[in-house]
Amino acid sequence: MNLEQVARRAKVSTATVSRVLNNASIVKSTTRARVVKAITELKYHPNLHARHLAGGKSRTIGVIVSNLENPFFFDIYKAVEAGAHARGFEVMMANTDYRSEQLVASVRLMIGRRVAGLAAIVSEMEPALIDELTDSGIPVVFYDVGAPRRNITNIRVNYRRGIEKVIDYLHSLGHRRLGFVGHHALLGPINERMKTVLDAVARIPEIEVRTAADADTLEGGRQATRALLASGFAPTAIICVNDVTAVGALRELRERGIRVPRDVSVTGFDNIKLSEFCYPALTTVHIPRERIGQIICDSLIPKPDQPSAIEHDIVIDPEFVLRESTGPAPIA
Amino acid sequence: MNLEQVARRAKVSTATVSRVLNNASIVKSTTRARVVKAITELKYHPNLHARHLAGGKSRTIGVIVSNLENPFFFDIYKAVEAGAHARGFEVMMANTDYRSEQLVASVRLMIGRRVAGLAAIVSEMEPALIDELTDSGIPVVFYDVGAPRRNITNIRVNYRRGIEKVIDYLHSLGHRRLGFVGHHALLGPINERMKTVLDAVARIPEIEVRTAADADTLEGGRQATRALLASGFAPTAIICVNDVTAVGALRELRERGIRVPRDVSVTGFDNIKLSEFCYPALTTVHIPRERIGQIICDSLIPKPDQPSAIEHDIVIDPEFVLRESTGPAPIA
DNA sequence: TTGAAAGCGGTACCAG
DNA sequence: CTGGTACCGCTTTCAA
Repeated sequence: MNLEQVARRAKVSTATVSRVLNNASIVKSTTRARVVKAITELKYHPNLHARHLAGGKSRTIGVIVSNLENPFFFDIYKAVEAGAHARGFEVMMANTDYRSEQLVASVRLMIGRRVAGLAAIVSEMEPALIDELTDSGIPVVFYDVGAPRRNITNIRVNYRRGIEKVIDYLHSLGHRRLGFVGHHALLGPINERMKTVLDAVARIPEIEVRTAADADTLEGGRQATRALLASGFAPTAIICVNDVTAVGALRELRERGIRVPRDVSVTGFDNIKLSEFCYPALTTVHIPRERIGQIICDSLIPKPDQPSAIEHDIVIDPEFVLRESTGPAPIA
Repeated sequence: MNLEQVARRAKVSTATVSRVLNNASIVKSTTRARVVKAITELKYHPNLHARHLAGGKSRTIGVIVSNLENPFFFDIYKAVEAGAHARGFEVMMANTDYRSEQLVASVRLMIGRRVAGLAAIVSEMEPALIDELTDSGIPVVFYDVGAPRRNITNIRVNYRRGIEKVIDYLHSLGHRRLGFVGHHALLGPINERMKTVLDAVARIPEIEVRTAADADTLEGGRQATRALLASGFAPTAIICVNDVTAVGALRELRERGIRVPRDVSVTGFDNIKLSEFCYPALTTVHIPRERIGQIICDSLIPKPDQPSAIEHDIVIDPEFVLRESTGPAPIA
C-alpha cells in the first residue's frame, strides 16, 4: 500500500496525495476529499522510513538511559517525552542496563536512525563513543558524564554537595560509623560517587566508613547491605547511592530485626516517589528530574523563533530532604 | 555521509560497500579491507531508514504498554526485549499512559514504521483500532484485550480465578467487609476487573464490598484508599487491583495509624519485586511476566526452522502468593 | 568478485 | 491548484 496506489484510486498524482497528507499548500477541497476517501478506503499508512528518507529532517529525538527500571531514569524519560511531544517530536528510548556493549549499540542505532537530537542519561561512556557522537553532528545532551564539547550540552548534579549534606547531617546526629551502599558500574560517575563519599568523609577524621556495591535494584541494595554487615562492621548509618537501593537496604535491616532509624539510620538519593511510600519514609536528596527533562528538550529542540541561548554546561545543586529513616546515633 | 562517498573513497562501487556492510556474498579480502578502512575513516553510519526502505523487511518489533511506570509492564517489556535481542531484533517501545489518543498515535506510529510484529499490552483498545491493525497485516499479540482474530494472538490472565483465590482466602480468615482499590481506565478489562471483583464477591452473600479508583500509581492507590475510608466504610480487608496501588494503600493506612494486617488486611496483584520489599510484604497473586514476554516473542518472531505452532489464544492461571499483609479479621 | 542500474515510498521543486 | 520528476541512501538482481 503506497502513495502511488492511493494516487491512482483518487485519480491524482502522488504529489497531490503527498500534499493532502502533509496538508501543505492549497489543494482544492473536492480533490482533497477524493484523496482522503481513497486513503481511508485503502487503509493507507504512510511509510515513515520513506518519508524520513525523502524529507531529510527527523522530528524524533533519542533518549538512552542506564536503567529504566529505576524510577529516577524513568522520570527523566517521561519529562523528555512530554516536552518532545509538546513540540511535535517523537522520542525513541533505549535502555542499556549499564552494559557498555548495549550503550555502543544504542548510540549507533540512534545515529543510524538520524535522530534530531540525543540525550544520554548514562553513567558511563567511553571517549571513543563520545567522539563518534560528536562527529555525527547530532546535538547531544549528557547527564552526568564526560566533559563539554562541540554541539554537546552537559548537565550534571553536584553529587558531592548532596553527599556532604547527608554526611554532615548524620555527623551532627552523632553517627561515626558509616556504611555506603553503591552499585556496580565499571566506568564513570558511579565509582566516582563512591570516591566522592570517601572524600567527603575524609573531611571528618572521626568518621569511619565501609562500602559495598551490587546491582542498581531493590535486590542489589539488599545484597550490598548484607555484604556490608556480613563483614562484622556495625555502622550506625547506611548511606545508599540512591533510593531504590535504600529500599533494598531497609528490607535487609528489617529481616535482621534491626530497627530504622532507632538502631541504624538509612539515607537514599534522588527523591523518587517510592522514597515517600516505603517504610520508614526515606531521608534523601532531591534531584529535579522534571527540570532535567526540560533542559534536555530545550537544548535538543531548537525553538522556532528563539535562538538557542542554552547554557552548555549546567550544574544542579541538589536539596536535602529530611524524612523518617534517620535519627540520632544510638548510644554505643 | 553515505554509501557513495564511502565507495568513492574505497574506489569500489556502492554495491560492494553494501556487501561488506552486510558481510554478504564473497568480497575479496583486500577489497573488503579497503572498504572497512574507508568506513572507519569517514565514520560512516548507514542510514537505517534507507536500509529499511530498500530492504523491505523490518527486524524490529513494537511494544505498546499502558503504563511503563508500573513494573508489571516494565517486566514484560524487558522480557520481550531480551527475547527479541536474542533473535537479532530491535524493539521499539511506546507508552500510552492509559490515554486512548496516545494509543491510537502509537499504533499508527508502529504501522508507519512497518514493524515486523506488534505487542499491545494495553488494557483498552477500540474495535476500530483493532481493525486497523488487523488490516495492516502486521502480526499482533494482545495481552488482556479484545478477541482472537486473524494474525492476532491473544494472551490473557484468568483474572477472575486470581481474584477468587484472594477473596476465598480472606473469607476463610473471617473478613466480611471488603474494599476494592481499582484504577481509572475508561474501557476494557480494568472496569471489567472491578466487575469481576463484584461478581466474585456476589458468590458469597455475607460479604459486603465497596470500591474506589484512582490512577495506577503509588499516589493513586493512596488516594483511592483515602476515598474508600472517607465514606465511613470500615473494611477489614482491602483488595488492590495491583501491587503498586497496594503499596499506596499501605501508606495511607499507616498514616492513619491503621496497622496491617492486624487492623486491616491488604492484598496486591501481579507479584512485582516491590511487593516483597514493601512493609509489610504483600500477599498477592503472581502473574508470570517473563513467560508472557517469551510467548510474545515466540508468536511474533517466526523461528527460522520451526513452523509457528503457537497457540492463538493463551490463558494463564495465576498463582496465589501468601505474605505478611493479610491476617485474620479483627474481632468486631 | 565487482559494477551498473532498477527500484523501495515519499518529498519538493518546476512547469503548466 | 496539480502533475511530472529528480532525488533521498541503500539493497539487490543482472551482467561482465
